[in-house]
Amino acid sequence: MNSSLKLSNRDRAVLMKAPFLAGLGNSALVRLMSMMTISTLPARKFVMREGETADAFYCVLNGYVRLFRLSREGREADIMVCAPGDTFAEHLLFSDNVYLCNAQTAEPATLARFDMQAVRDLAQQDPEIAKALISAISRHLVGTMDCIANDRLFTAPQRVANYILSRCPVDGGSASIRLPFQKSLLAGMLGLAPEALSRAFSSLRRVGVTVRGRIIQVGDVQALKNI
Amino acid sequence: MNSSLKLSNRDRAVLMKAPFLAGLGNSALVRLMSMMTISTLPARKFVMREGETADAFYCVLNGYVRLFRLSREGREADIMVCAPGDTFAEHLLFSDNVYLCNAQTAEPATLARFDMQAVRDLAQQDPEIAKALISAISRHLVGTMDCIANDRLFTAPQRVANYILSRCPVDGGSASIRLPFQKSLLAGMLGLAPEALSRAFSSLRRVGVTVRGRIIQVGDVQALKNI
DNA sequence: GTGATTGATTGATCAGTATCAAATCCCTCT
DNA sequence: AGAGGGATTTGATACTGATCAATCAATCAC
Repeated sequence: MNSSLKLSNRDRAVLMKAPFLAGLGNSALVRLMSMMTISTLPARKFVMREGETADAFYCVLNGYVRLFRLSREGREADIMVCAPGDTFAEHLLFSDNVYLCNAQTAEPATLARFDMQAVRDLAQQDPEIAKALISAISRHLVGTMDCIANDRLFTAPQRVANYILSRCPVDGGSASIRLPFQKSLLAGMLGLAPEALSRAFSSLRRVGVTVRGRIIQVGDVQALKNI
Repeated sequence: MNSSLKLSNRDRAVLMKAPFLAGLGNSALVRLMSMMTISTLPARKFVMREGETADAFYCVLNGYVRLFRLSREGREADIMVCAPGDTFAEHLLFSDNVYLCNAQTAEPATLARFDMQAVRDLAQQDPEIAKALISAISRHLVGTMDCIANDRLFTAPQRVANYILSRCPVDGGSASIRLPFQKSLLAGMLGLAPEALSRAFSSLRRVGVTVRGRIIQVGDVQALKNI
């Protein structure tokens, strides 16, 4: 785990566009960024573990981070996958003081680390930062509520179709997208075993979805919506 | 829908102990409560509908409210059930301006209604109120993340056992609890069809769980934990 | 290039839960 | 207390997705 204070230009751009920081004025931004640490992590590295004291939260600058819980027998259930620009664990600022799930990089990743106590203090003084926190946490809540509804309403092929549609340019007749990560990660996001994702893709062939490697081609976006 | 400004003593007590308001100082409390409306609703009454403009959020004072989404074919999926003291839709304050799910009373209920715009203004000025919002939304996020993990890790009998345990006085050898609502509501909360809940209960008989009406008796709390 | 490793697909089987229908229970109202 | 009606349970069946095993594909190291 390589830790530094330096930000690459690309990482800085992601950070500034992150929902959590995007709306902030200059002074708030400077104060937050001055207490921030950058670290570069290898794939499969744990960032936090369920039960540990929650003394920091994070913003993903590059790569993907998987949040998950473990059952007693060691089975894993993904709760959320964080993409560049996403923060995680920031909702523990004013509530629990231990992490409630594990976080692991899905691939080599760069993260910004924010000290809980420091941000807590800032948020108390600066309403702009408080508002940024509310927005970030609200966004997560919307995401998790969506996730519950999707899990409960839709079958595997439908969830996969929804995912594809969510990344498609709006109603082109046909479209082509590239998965930004491994299929096994997508499977976890959708609450599926990798085998089930694979079968879901192949069942979508009959509505014109073709998959080769990470490239997904959609013949007719509109047709996919009716699945 | 009977709407008034008066609060019964019981409802007032619930309101003051609600996580959203509990930590607040007097002036913030007065300002919030002055803009609040109380309404008494019959069972099965819609409080909000997916897609409608989100111009208020609510706090349950009495009864239970079910938040759910509909599929195109009209199937319902519960996302969250709100008990007395819970707020809902407050996370739309600084993000979306339409409701993202439906809310329906599960039985006759009393709700406090807060105007979004008014609270938004208050939250901008008063850091105490902003903090209360962060806490309330965080609490919901924790709940929904728990829900996803539970759905994905555990079978129906395990989820039912978890629910029972969550309402049991901590490690008594035996315990007896009373469901505060209909079983069909519990089924929805756990992402189950009512039949599946029923079968889950009966499969728990072999670990000493007895159900009659709304009364659930647990022979050995510890044994239930190992399911 | 060639083996070695990791990731993805496919097949076979099984467990868990939804669905539909029918019977029964429980609660409320009079 | 008794009747009525909604809620719950039970049974039979079908379906979805998990799991295990084997194969195939792609990537990496040397």
